Amino acid sequence: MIVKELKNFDLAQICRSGQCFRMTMTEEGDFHIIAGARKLEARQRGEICEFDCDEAAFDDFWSGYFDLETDYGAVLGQINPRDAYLNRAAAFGSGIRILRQELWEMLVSFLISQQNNIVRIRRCIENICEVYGERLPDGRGGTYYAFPRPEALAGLGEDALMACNLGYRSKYVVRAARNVVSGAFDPEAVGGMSYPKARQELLKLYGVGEKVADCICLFGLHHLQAFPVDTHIRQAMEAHYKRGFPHRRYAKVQGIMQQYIFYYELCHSRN
DNA sequence: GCGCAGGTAGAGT
DNA sequence: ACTCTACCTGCG
Repeated sequence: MIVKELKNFDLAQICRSGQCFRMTMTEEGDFHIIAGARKLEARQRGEICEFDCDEAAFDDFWSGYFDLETDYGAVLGQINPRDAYLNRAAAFGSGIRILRQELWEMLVSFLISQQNNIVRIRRCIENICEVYGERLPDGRGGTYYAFPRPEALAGLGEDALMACNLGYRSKYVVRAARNVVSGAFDPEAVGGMSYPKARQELLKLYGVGEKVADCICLFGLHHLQAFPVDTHIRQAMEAHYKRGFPHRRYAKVQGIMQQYIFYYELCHSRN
């Protein structure tokens, strides 16, 4: 087990921010995170965080996954003191991190996310994992399912994933898998591209529009310049940034600001 | 019963 | 270039 004291890091906020659909919180306050084929359990009291893994796994993977090497304090300090709304949002979600998730997994996840609610997105993803993902032991007698590899989905009929409740998004996911397997979309190559180039490649995919492309760039490629505009963000922009969001001021970290705003709009009114 | 949920493709002006 | 609409599904 690894114990760390972490600033600007809050597992509950990360969990609720809806960037990882395979992160859950138990009633006892334990977090379960599945990333690709890896699983981690973690918990947090104040700034003290416990991660149930060895040092090698933490240093090699989870530390980067949680974006611990990025200084979020510096990002928060960059916020315009005169922007009361953004300060409120950032204070509310100051423990959010932009997770470094896998491109393929984000591609599928955000294809499924469109015109869908978070509860059902999670269920859809668990469904495809249980049917098409590898079943793995969790090391303590239980099992979990890895995220399906493209090869497991590429041979399916376009409507096959309707059985996993994806609805009309089934064909988007199957076609994406085929494009990866055929090499028409190469995650490795796209991973090496600039934000505009990667975005352009993503937009070629059936079912990927601007919003989904930006979510994939932000969560799957860690392009912090990506600023996904969905219904919540659009509403916030109309209410608080009638003259446009100050992208120039937050150049290269707009995506983090987007998450503060998104999380604030999604969660602050609850409770 | 009906509108909506982290939108997008395709058809129509 | 823009606007309009259909689209799976389940929850309030």
